[in-house]
Amino acid sequence: MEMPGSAQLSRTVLLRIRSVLPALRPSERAVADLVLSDPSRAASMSIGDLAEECGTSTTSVVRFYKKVGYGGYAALRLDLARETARESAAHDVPAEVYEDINTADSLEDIVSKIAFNETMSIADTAQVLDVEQLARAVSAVSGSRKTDIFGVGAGGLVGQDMQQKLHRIGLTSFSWCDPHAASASAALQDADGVAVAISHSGATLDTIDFLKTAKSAGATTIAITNHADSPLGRAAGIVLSTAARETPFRPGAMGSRIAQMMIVDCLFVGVAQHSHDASIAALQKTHAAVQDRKLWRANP
Amino acid sequence: MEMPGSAQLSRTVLLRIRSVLPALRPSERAVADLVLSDPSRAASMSIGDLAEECGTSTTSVVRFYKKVGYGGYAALRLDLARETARESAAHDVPAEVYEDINTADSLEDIVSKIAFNETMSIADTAQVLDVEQLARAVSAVSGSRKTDIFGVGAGGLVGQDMQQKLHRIGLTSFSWCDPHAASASAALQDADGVAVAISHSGATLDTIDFLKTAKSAGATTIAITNHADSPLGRAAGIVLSTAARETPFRPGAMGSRIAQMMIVDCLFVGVAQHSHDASIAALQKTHAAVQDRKLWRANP
DNA sequence: AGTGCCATGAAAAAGCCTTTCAATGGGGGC
DNA sequence: GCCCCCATTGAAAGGCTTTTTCATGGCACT
Repeated sequence: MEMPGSAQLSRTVLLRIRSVLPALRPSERAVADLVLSDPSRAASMSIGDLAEECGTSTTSVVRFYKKVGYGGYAALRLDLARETARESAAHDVPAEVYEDINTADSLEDIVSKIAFNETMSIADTAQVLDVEQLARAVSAVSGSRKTDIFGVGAGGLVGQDMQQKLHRIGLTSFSWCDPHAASASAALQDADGVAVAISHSGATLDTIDFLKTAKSAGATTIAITNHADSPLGRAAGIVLSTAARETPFRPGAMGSRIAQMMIVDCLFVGVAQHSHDASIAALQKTHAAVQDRKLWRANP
Repeated sequence: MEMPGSAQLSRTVLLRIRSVLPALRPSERAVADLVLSDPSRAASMSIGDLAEECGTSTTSVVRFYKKVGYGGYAALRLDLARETARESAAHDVPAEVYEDINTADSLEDIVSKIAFNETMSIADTAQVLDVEQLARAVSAVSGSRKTDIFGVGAGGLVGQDMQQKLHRIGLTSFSWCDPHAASASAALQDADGVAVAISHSGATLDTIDFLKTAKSAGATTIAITNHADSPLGRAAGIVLSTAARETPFRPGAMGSRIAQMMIVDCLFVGVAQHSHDASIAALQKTHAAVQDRKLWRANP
């Protein structure tokens, strides 16, 4: 586990904690819950007090912050303080938007809560996105002979979106709906190919199978997931992490899907830029082909 | 000397330090100078390091913070961290994000530009969205016997997303890819049905045909478009406008797609809330069905 | 039942913060 | 000039916090 200085981390303490939640043991999880529920207070507690309040030992608190990526308790404390100071500084955001959507909400409330949630998912994801990993993903996809993409549910749509985009700049890619077809295509991969697996949880069996099959076949593997520590994340050569804020009322996983799309957009623009001339030419062709189906010309 | 909780103090650490400057002995003064010149760094130093860097002893540092009004070194550290976080939070958004993406951009630039563009598309759309129209759309879809959805390209994916969501709460809906199939289904609509057309430009012929066909058949028609004045917008009974910021380099129409999805999310949550009990039950069933395909349980 | 692994906390070790106390040195009174 | 006093300072001891080590108990798999 890396030991980053708190400078880069400070804005993402809470996000990081959220992202490692699944990898935490129950006693560590208790610590995480308390920290997430009141980061400001947690910052002002000693490691002993924190442990006691969570009904666990200082050892578990240590294990907790190590997993989150900190080398010492002081560093975590400082970042918690910084983060909460920042949040409270942004007091122009109405408090209610943090809450979950409920039956009493008016449509106005719903709109602002959704807008807030999705906005934060994008902002947070941009924050935590590892540019190094993105760069590797960009060059892998750019040089790929064939790119297989697989995700189920909402992830499947994101996959289709990616496939559409890559197709428009002349790259060969496939977005599979059927897990068996996906794995079959993955099995035919080789060192020149890329496999992209999309899963919020990182725990979907079909998606993991797909990625592992592609890996055995020698392909470069990319995972887009909220949980870098998940089975999917661990299996992938390159991990692009989202940082979606999921609310309890989360049908369709709105935040995660938006975050995934945002990552796909970044990846795509990176790839398009990587091979700029060819991409522009291809885009112009596809654009022209679509214009024939239009009544009038929209936009500047 | 009083021992104030850091809550009241936190916003004024630096001011307080300045105000006690005259009362400080030379060695304490050295500490104060260093803290004032770089509070953020001071916050991350241990009392020993701080003393050493000032060419003095830890004792003097203790005397310093006592005079400033702190009961312990940890409290000072936290307030310094909070204070500097607040200051840096203000000037955070780099100006370049407004610009278009170009070949000279680094991946970091691309990520922030995309994040900014998508964030603004959501915020603007939330602003522009006519809640009155949304309310009409919600009740139309809630009471619909069958909902036909059609969009091409990126709009098609948004349509699929909507179909998936409605399906999960037990509503009958269809997302068509093929324009002829879409129009065929639209022709079979009646007054109890709804047709949703998704098009950024509002000028796509196939989409307009689809909506008009549904209208003739008596269905309630909803358009999701960036241009309420477009042929599609004028043809529709209910218009939900997006406010996407399209950049010139706009392959895949990233902003418009995000904005469309955001509208679909609002519409969906509105519909789900409208028939809350039934929706929750349906969602729980679909959620349970999906859990079987997971290795481990992510998140709360 | 036996075996091995994992999660956990107790306790030792290390480190950091706080307090005590003695040394230093400068100034004023004798 | 000499001595005393006191302000200032840091060394070191003491105490508390953090970190590491290691033993225990439970659980799953044989």
